[in-house]
Amino acid sequence: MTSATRTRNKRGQGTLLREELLETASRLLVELGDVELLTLRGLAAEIGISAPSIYRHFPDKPSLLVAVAEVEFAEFDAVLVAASTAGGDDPFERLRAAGRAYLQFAADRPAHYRILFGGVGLPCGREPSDFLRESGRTAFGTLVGLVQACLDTSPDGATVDAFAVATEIWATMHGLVDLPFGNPTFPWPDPVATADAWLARFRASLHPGATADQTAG
Amino acid sequence: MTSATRTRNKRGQGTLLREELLETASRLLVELGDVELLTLRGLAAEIGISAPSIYRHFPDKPSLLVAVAEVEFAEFDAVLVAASTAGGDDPFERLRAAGRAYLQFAADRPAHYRILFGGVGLPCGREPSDFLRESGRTAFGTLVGLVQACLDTSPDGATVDAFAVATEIWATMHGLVDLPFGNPTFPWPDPVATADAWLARFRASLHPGATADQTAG
DNA sequence: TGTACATCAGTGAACGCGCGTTCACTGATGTAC
DNA sequence: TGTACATCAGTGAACGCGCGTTCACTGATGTAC
Repeated sequence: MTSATRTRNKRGQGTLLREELLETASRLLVELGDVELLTLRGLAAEIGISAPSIYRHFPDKPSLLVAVAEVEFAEFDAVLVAASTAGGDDPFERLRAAGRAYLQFAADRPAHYRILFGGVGLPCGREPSDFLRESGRTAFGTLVGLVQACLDTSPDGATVDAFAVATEIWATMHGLVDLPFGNPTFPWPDPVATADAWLARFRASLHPGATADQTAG
Repeated sequence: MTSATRTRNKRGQGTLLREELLETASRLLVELGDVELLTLRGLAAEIGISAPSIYRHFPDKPSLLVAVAEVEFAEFDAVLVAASTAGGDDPFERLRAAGRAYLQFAADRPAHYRILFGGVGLPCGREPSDFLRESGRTAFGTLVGLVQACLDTSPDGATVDAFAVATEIWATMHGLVDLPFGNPTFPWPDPVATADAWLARFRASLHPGATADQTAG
């Protein structure tokens, strides 16, 4: 957070500062752990410029956060895809791997997580940008696809709506991530164990006969 | 929010204003819908006193919010108990009723909900008061009890930890409530339907033979 | 029965703060002629 | 090849705001003697 010295960019290279702003803001969010702690003055000092310089590249603070969120959303989706792919061939294992990646992302970058899913710091706390909305849909679409693959392993799956199940998963994951924020003194169990318990029940609902590999309890 | 006229309390009746502050703050939170919108100035104007008068009864703003939260937590637990009791004799129906009450409470009083479970506005965003912590445990204990009753309906239930299941329920409920806040443009399904889908799977996991009254999908 | 006094509920004015943001500006760099 | 000019990246100082909070105070009310 101490001010660095910095040489001005050449003419035509003005957008370099924009990149630097986005990267530094993203890094500071990780370090600070909370969106509220990121100030334009602090961001400027970290880079070694004056605060008003930011306004050459972003009209206001929420716009900058939206830009950060766009990048982060894309990365979030990439993390999910990578994890599920690394999860192997079994759809349930892939879904489990994606769930763990979700929890890991939130644990590693709480401030980012809260911008993406908590709407913190975004304009008016209401409408995100079109791109941002689209990015969110992409990541959620990834989740729906993983769920659908699970449903396809069973004839019973045809009667279940993958969208509805994905929503339920999202809600559960989000609750596991967000509740400890506001209730730090509660004796939280490992969220991975809770996620596994959910998954075991989901699997059993599609394959009643199979010996339950219950991780629950 | 317009200032009312108010006659000063008699000597020895000083705590009357304290009561009035708590009640008015609670009401304003419902009307405003967001903790951020409640200011000490606004609260004082609503009652018809000056802002500094608040400091005769609370050392600072977070303390006032904690006091509000204590009252609300007790009421939250009461709502849960009342709903589950009204749910009848079947443990699953009681749990379902409590779940609906949870969602209803959050929908009716979003600002209160976010203070209780989101930790919004509370001191340092970290440690709540002992009483507050205890109140939360009481409500959660109610939930654990409801879950345990469900587990007791099946021999399989003995191998499942009610605390873990209650945590999972809490997380899911919280996610259903909190996610739409930050993602208002997402086509959210009815949270009650999602809760029912979860419950159906939970029930099926304990009573595999019974004809699944699946509300899922 | 009066009177000085302590106590109590509540006030008016102002402080201070941290922040996002605005404004008029500077100095280097490329370009037209 | 020089020179006037437009453009561009970035700045220093200050505004304004809304808020929580502090301070010295006022005026009514009960109490001791």
